[in-house]
Amino acid sequence: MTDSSTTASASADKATDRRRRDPEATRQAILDAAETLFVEHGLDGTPTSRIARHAGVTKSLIHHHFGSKEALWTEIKERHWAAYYALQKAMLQNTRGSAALLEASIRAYFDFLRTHPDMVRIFSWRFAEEDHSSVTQEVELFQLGVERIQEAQEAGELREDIDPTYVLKSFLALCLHWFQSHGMTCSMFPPGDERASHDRYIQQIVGLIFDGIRAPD
Amino acid sequence: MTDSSTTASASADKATDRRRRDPEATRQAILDAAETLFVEHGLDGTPTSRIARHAGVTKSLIHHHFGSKEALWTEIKERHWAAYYALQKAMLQNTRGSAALLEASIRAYFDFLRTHPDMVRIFSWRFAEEDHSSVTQEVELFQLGVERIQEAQEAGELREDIDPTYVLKSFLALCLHWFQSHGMTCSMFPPGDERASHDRYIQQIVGLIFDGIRAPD
DNA sequence: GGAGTAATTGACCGGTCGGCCAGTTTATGG
DNA sequence: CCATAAACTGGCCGACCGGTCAATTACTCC
Repeated sequence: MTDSSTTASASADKATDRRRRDPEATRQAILDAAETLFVEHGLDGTPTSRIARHAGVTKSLIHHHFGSKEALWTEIKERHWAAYYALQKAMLQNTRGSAALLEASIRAYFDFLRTHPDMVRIFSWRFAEEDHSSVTQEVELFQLGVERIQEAQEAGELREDIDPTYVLKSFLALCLHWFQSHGMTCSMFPPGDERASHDRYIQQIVGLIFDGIRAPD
Repeated sequence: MTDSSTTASASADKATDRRRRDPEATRQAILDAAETLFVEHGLDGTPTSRIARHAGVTKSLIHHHFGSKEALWTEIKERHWAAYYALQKAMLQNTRGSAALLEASIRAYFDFLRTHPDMVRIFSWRFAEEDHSSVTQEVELFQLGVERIQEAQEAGELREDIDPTYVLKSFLALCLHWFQSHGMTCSMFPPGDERASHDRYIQQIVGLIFDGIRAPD
């Protein structure tokens, strides 16, 4: 519907310097085009011919550089995941667990999702397709987080009668779900500045999780 | 990969009494087969020919009874949504808001998802495909829930400095995400009875949300 | 029991799919 | 400067896609 371009689109193909060869630029053009289309229509909903057209490249080049359609999709997913993995790992390792660290870590996750909307869409597709790839690394980060929460519990900063596993999972759910459902349910929230809306949400959620919703007696 | 059947599968086709005609049974067989396949592989990943084979029916019959592939998918989604809508609406209307009602409502949602795993998968696909259908009814239920929470706040049972909108959205996120990610992340949790695992989760989450995770000073 | 309606079939359509391949063009490096 | 490899092209393939259609079969109701 929005495919206005016939041969070369205006935005992100590798039209610059058509004569000279630049395999790396070609790779990037394909990756970018594929990401845009995969994220919007999914693996099965995106023909390679469209990716090629959108990237200003022949369909054969996709197979030349990536082998197959699915390998291309996999590479896109891994690219995003690696970025998040590096960020969170740096934050969690070589640190003592505390309530402050937990809050900072959650805010980092929320902010990462806010600034990487494609990552949110990729998560959505992974859920739908039940894609278990890179689950090993996820478990690793998860257990690192659990350890930090346990340390915070032992330090007396957090209640000890709650399984750290669930605490962590809750925060992940609250962040991810906000963005996953944002397009569908934004009509439920007062209109206004989008950024402010996100800030208000994470602020409320952090307060909610730390202190609960029950009125003090 | 798992398509063992050639013409008539063992489980859910309408093979009983092959001679006689039964349009309603045919409709059901198609709906059931389509649900199984759509939920697993999505709309684009499920050819109508496979649905027909799985239902023990000709491909043409799908178009005869449902018009198109997408109309069939839509009907499946609506069938599930209607069931949930009826349940939740009955619970929320003609009731005064209270902390107990909130907890009961959340547990009802959680239990509905637990007993309707296909519904969870449908949500996943809706997120991925950014399907905004039936969002009107969702908003209606949502606002009904918000009103009940406000009543509970006015009754002094819940903190008044938290936007009811976010409270409700949090609970929905915590329930849905648990099942959405369950297949992928169950390795993070101690093995054992599945049912017990669900019970433990909802118990912890309810406690967490109501009282927070901060240690009492 | 016959007319009319709905269920059902299988053949078929144009179009598109992912992938392949033979051949051409450019870069590289000895 | 030429051989070799890599980047790149266009055309092509068989399979399969969702959907249509005319014809056949079974129900229904008068």
